[in-house]
Amino acid sequence: MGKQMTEMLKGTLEGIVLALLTGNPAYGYEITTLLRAKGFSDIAEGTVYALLVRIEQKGLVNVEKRPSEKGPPRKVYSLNEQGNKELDEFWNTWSFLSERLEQLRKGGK
Amino acid sequence: MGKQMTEMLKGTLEGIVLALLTGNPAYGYEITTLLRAKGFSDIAEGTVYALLVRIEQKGLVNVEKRPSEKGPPRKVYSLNEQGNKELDEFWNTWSFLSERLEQLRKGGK
DNA sequence: CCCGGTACTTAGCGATACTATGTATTGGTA
DNA sequence: TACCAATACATAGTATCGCTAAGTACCGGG
Repeated sequence: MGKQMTEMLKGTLEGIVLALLTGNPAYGYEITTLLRAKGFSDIAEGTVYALLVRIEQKGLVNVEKRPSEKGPPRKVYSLNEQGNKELDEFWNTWSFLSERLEQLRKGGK
Repeated sequence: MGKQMTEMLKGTLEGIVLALLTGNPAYGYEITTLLRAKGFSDIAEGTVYALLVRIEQKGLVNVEKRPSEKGPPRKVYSLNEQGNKELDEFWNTWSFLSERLEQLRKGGK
């Protein structure tokens, strides 16, 4: 991943993960592979796990432990009401930024 | 500015400033007020100046000192070739991220 | 003579993604 | 049996970046 992308992911990666979780409970390893499949090919595993710890501590998700057939038990995260609210705010912030940038790209001085 | 916006600006603010400078040399104070006029109402002055120091040290801009009628001399920044290259990469990175996020927003699981 | 506007600088802080490494479990295979 | 890859999670340390806060410097008007 380029350094630019690393910096640009700050703030957005959390939103991306929250968006992935809407109506789609998932566990860490799963989320990591999902992100990679979606083109974020170099997201570090550790980054995802740390992020999950954060959003859990912020109370944005509910966690459930489930046994796995192929390894240690999974921690399945599902978005709760507060998480949905945070996601809404995320999209608002994103829209704002996105609109300004598109204007800039079109040379909107 | 919300905390989300603060995080989301990381990486993009530099691109925004580079974009503002294309064909439009400007000095720090001017850039700050420009940003505020464009909706980034709470960008801290210190943030802009620190960013300008950074892009100068990275060699993305040329600097020229010009006297001002109303205060200390201005440092006028203009994009050089390397700055243009960086800006191009910025738009690439931005496009990538933007596209993935729009897909996510539309429920593109 | 001070105060507001102009203009720039910088030390310290908080948040976030990355690096690197480690632990634990299961199944396949040499 | 011994080993290894894949699965699954955890975390200490680092770098970067925007923000806070405070300061310096110059000018004109009330």
